[in-house]
Amino acid sequence: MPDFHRIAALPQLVGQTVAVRGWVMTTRSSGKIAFVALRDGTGYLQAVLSRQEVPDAAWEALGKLAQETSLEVTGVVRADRRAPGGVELQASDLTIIGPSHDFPITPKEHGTAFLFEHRHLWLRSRRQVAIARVRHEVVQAIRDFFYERDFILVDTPILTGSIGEAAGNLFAVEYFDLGTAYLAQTGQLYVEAAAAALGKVYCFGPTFRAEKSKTRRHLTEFWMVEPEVAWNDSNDNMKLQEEFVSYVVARCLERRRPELAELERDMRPLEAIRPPFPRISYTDAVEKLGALGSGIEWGRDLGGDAETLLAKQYDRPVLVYNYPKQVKAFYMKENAADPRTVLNNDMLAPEGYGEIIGGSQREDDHDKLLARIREEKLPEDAYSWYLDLRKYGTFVHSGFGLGVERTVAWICGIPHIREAIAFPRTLYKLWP
RNA sequence: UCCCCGGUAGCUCAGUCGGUAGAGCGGGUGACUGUUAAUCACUAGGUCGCAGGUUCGAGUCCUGCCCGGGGAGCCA
Repeated sequence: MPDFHRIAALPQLVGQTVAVRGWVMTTRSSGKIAFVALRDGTGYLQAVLSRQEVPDAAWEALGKLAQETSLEVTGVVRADRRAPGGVELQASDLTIIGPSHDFPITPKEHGTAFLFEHRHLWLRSRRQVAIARVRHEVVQAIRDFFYERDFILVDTPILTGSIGEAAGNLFAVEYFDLGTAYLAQTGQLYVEAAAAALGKVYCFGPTFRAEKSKTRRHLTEFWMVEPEVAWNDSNDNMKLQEEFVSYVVARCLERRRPELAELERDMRPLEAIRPPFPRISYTDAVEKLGALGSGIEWGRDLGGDAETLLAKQYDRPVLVYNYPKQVKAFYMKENAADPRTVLNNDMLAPEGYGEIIGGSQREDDHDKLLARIREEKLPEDAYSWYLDLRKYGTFVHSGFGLGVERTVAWICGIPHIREAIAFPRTLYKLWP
């Protein structure tokens, strides 16, 4: 029995007899010679069967190889210029493990609605495999970045009683005798508490928004990483963001070039992603957008079109800082130099991918924070623990949240955020 | 919640002026010893989203509904 190997290992095994297990992508036959294209998750391989060199049973099995049949092929690894990938398997035997019939996703075009109805099977396609691998790299790079900088991971609750930013748009669930609980839309308030314990912390997990958003940039369930740093002001915060995003992009370029190539991602724009990133204040951005012909009046949040237009002016992500207080969350620190604004920033990805980061310095003055909670008519009791952080040794601190799927979509150059997660949850998608 | 677009074979779509339902791919059968989404021949496959209306006659025109997509708002 030859040893079983993954396809990715075969270039190092030229001349050896090996067994490979995988799934059929396509078959081609010319009567007495046949080609089976298969995949195993690590790579793609062409097996070559010659009528006179395989047992009758293997040749008969060939006729039953529909798309996505699982099988084991044994044979000699051979370098051949004609083979996709440089090596192929000259088969000596072939065994069907699990038959397959009428696989719904054929090697032709499909619409996105159909593909998402078959998401559990669509994951097997080359493109989706490449995206999954890039996402994995992004997630690993995020963890490594913070580990290398001595951040401590703090897992924040998904079920919460108090609410995050604004009321509404939360998923509610029954919680025993304690009434209604909500699925977290941010871990930020909790990492603020943890920052006073551990200094540099982050949380990384799923987050939930019950917004009825139907756009290519929105999911109801998505992954977000939220660092929070004691003694960082807003400028420190922006510096951390540009180093962080540059690190993640560089890692993908370093380790996932084959996947990005598979996705036909133009990697040149990604090569330009290194600190420092351009910075522009909200007020200057409004002026600039006016000059560019997009009439945004001061005091209103930047819309999607305005964000895209602004981001197009730069070859790397742009940091837009100090937004008007009234369009931002209650916990953001008032800007002493211009109290109409707060010390926050968004990061807009290039190439029209929009906001990938939202961050701010937090209001550390107890009375000002309480006043803002009252202004927003938030339930004061629910925030008493949050106010405690300002009562017992308040401290300057800042943090941000980065949306994983938006970041993956940008790095992969894919048009739709829904392809950036294995099983997307949207307004109309709870299945599969 | 609002605006725009769509729904015809398993999939992607065409269907003219209202006049017998079409193509490619996929499936099936067969041919072929180096294919790269192989090629070639033959073949099966339809509740035209649902309901009603106009008409001699509706995939096509009208009304209502259902489902989906994109965008706005909101955000990562």
